[in-house]
Amino acid sequence: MTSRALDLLGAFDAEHRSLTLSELARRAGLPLATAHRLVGELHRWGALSRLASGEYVIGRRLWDLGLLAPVQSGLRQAASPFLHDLYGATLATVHLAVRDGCEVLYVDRLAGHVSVPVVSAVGSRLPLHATGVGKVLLAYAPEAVRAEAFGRLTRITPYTVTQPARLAEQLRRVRAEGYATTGEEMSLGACSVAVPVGGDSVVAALGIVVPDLRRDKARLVAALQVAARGIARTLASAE
Amino acid sequence: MTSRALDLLGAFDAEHRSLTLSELARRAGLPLATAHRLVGELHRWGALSRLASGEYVIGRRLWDLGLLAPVQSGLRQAASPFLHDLYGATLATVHLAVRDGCEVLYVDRLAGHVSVPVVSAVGSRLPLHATGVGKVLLAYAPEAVRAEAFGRLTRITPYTVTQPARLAEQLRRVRAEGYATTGEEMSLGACSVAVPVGGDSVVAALGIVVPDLRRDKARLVAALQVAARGIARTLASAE
DNA sequence: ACTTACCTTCCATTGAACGGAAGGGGTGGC
DNA sequence: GCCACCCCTTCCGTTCAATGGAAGGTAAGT
Repeated sequence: MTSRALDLLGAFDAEHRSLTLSELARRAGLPLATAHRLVGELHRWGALSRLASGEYVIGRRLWDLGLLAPVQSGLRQAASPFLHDLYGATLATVHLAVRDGCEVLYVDRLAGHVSVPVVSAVGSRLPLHATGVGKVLLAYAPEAVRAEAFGRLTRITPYTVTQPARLAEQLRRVRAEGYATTGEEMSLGACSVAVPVGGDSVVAALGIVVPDLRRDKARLVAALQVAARGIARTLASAE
Repeated sequence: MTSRALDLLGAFDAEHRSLTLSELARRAGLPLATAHRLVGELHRWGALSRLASGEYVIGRRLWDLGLLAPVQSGLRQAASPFLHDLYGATLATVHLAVRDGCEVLYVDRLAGHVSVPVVSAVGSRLPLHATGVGKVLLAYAPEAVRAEAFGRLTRITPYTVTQPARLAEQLRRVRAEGYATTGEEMSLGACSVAVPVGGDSVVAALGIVVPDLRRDKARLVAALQVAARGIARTLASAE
């Protein structure tokens, strides 16, 4: 059964980037001998590679393949130069994200030498209601998604918005004003602003994280919108 | 056989990012019915996703997995801010690459709005002898690799170095001077400079591509070396 | 209406995956 | 030094699930 091999790959996640054979077998629920053979095949093919310690990690070949996924090819390439502009203009951590079901998926991220404590990493997923890019994506998401997201407004910090009515009001303002903000709703000491990318249909969200927003929100929003428009234009002309 | 499924995944490459079922079957050398079932399994798991047109592409889940690969986690994160500094200082296309067997594997890339025509993309592979980062990696590679690489010095442009003796001499200079250069050896109109990252053992190469090198090579090399040292230091302190 | 090309489903055959068991290596406890 | 523990690797007879040829369905092109 092919799916056995996939289960083995599925045993890896952000907290378990390297696993021994027995851990793999346990996590995938496979007998050791079976895991051994399958892992061997995956290794031979290049899907897994083996550290000096004997532990297995995701291999180069899967990394390559992942880069061919559409999430990345079009959007990331188009966005890349604008993310730099944005970083240059704001010196804040810059995020490019898309919606994947009921979560924010961070597609690209650009951080300077020192940055506000930020939990996101490229490829990581966070709830939609507690981040700037998340609120943007939620504001423009289909009704079904919004309904589901409202069903699980988990509290992350004391400032996380967990009341449906209040979140709904915020989303209305996002649509009206064209940007979303958060204040320490995902992690303490971090505020964020985000704008949608794409006109009629929102394909992504662009956001920055800063320690404080009161000072020059207007300037940041303006910079974000310039970049977002640039990305949208590049995407449209590439199509 | 699990490897059948892997062959199907292997059918995707930079030129074939989306494939129909029959193309997949053909490229993987499998009977259509077999390919159909396997593709179905891969799709259900999330390794493949299906476009509106019916064609298959690499799915999000593989993209996620790829990001867990070690190439990326340590090196890219450590390098990211320095790549950025480097771009700011030179306004050239910046490359971070590692050696994968007998090829250069581009791990990160940072380009401005306009850039010299460059063939590389993140995740792409190029021969070691025709690029700046490649020459650096080759210069510090084990003897066995060098031998193999010398066996296939394919000509890419009229300026590509294809004589083993001449390349050997160049590599000697790379080791002596600490940087490598190319002049239109990979694509016309593009020159490059690159330096090694890491002290005793070279873990990566850092390079930039510019239209012309005669003007301020010294300044570029200096900027590269500052960045490379920064990356190495970050890597070491993270370990 | 005919041709072509692609996708999907079915099902009897068969050979390749399966996993229990046994062997080897390394580490730590006493 | 010896034993206990854990992890990795190899072997091999059984069996059951993958296989792929064939046939049916759909869509587009002439």
